[in-house]
Amino acid sequence: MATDEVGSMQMNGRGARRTRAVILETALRIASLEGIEGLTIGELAKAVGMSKSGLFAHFRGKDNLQLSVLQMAVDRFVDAVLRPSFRQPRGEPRLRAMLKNWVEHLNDQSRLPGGSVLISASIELDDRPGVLRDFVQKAQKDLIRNIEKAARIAVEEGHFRDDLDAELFAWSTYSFVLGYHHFKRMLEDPKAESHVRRSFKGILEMARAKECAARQDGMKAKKNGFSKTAVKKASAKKVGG
Amino acid sequence: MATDEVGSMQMNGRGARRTRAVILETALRIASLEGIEGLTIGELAKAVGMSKSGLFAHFRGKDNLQLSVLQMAVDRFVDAVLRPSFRQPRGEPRLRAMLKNWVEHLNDQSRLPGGSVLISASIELDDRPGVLRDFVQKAQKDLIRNIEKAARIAVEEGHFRDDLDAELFAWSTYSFVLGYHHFKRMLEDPKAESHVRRSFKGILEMARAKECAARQDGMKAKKNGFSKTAVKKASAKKVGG
DNA sequence: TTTATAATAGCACGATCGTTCGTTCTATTA
DNA sequence: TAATAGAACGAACGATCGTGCTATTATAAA
Repeated sequence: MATDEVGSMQMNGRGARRTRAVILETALRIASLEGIEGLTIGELAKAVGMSKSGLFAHFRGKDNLQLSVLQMAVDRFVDAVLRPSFRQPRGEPRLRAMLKNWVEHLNDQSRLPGGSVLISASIELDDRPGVLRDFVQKAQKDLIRNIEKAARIAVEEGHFRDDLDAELFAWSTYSFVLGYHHFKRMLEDPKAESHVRRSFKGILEMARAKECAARQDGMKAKKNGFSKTAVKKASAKKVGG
Repeated sequence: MATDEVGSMQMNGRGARRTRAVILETALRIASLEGIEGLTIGELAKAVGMSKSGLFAHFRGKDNLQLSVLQMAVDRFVDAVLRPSFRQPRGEPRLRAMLKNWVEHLNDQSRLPGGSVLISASIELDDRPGVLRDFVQKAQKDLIRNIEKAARIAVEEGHFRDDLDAELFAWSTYSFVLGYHHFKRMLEDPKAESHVRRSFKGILEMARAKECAARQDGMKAKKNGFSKTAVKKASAKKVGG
């Protein structure tokens, strides 16, 4: 496949770090397509243009390679989704930014041609105890706690109702993300993005409402995200907008 | 490592079908744990107590074995979730039965020790074109269309509001199922089942409401599934009620 | 009891897996 | 210029993968 990414040129000193970065970059792309367990040293070496053994020397074993790839996936996620959102005002704006960045991150075909490595790793590893599973589990728990915290801040700020169950809010949010990933990739549903945006809109309204989502917003009930007539508007409007 | 499921006893004629059934039973269990791609003929043969080649002869190739396993998973799902629900009255009761059966089916550890084969297969196969992917995709689309149809019937029967977007309803439902699967298995969240039941309750109320879910039901807003104070009641009440 | 057939076992194949080893090449340092 | 350390290579290891071929066994039909 794509040979000569490193080529035959020799590297030394700081060049080793560069090589490692190139390897991980390619590894992340392959893991996105084949899964973290489907990532193979031979295939990776071929894709990166070096020998198996030369590549292997950069990591002390396959576990280490996989762990490095997962760590890179987490870093990418934090950089693309979480960090930018923390530059937004506390509360609902920050939460909306997170959701917006999240969808856009999942849409980034150039970096994740085969979908999120962390989501697929979750399913591959959920029955395989070990370092990898622990890592992914911790990463996901941290993420969910981030959503929860953002929701709680939105309550503090008065954006959300004060009896909001932040845990359930985070749970629903993450479920919708999984749904988006699944409907888009496996089911190839062209409406997937519209659906996830409308779902986000729905739980945001629900969280905002003191009594009734539709009324609080001055909207009619049929616009609360579950009606057919709201489709046109919803698909045009961005979640984070 | 459970040897001697077939043992050394020889089988004949109709016994062959029986052997095939035993093989598939074991294969389904392994595929639940290791994934449909992680299912290996050698491991399966050992688990079932026969030789690789002897087992192999029952299927003309690994594709065929995998396909048979997936077909069995679909049949099981239909038997456990869909078929019983069609014995319920049209509309919302039938829909509630589907959701209830679905959760209970996912909880069936004896049959699915490693979670749903179809869900994990979705992620394994979403980038691997071929017969297997086509099969899983079709199975899932059929299922989702079943939910949609049940929702539309509930509209016809007057249980749900007439402007309900059945597609989005089915989308949300399936997303919550994925969320449940994920939170329960990977994140080991003890509240996963409570969350999925409350989420189902929420979208059912949303779908039922003509104007505002909380009002229509004569309930206060803080009981619409997103408030902390509703937790105790919700966890005690079953989805299918 | 003999015969035909279906079911299983035994064995070996080519490929690929992760991993190890010794070697070569290069750049830096003494 | 000589010595050293780092990076990559090629070859090979034992295992296991899916898959054929052939022989053996057990059952069903004669």
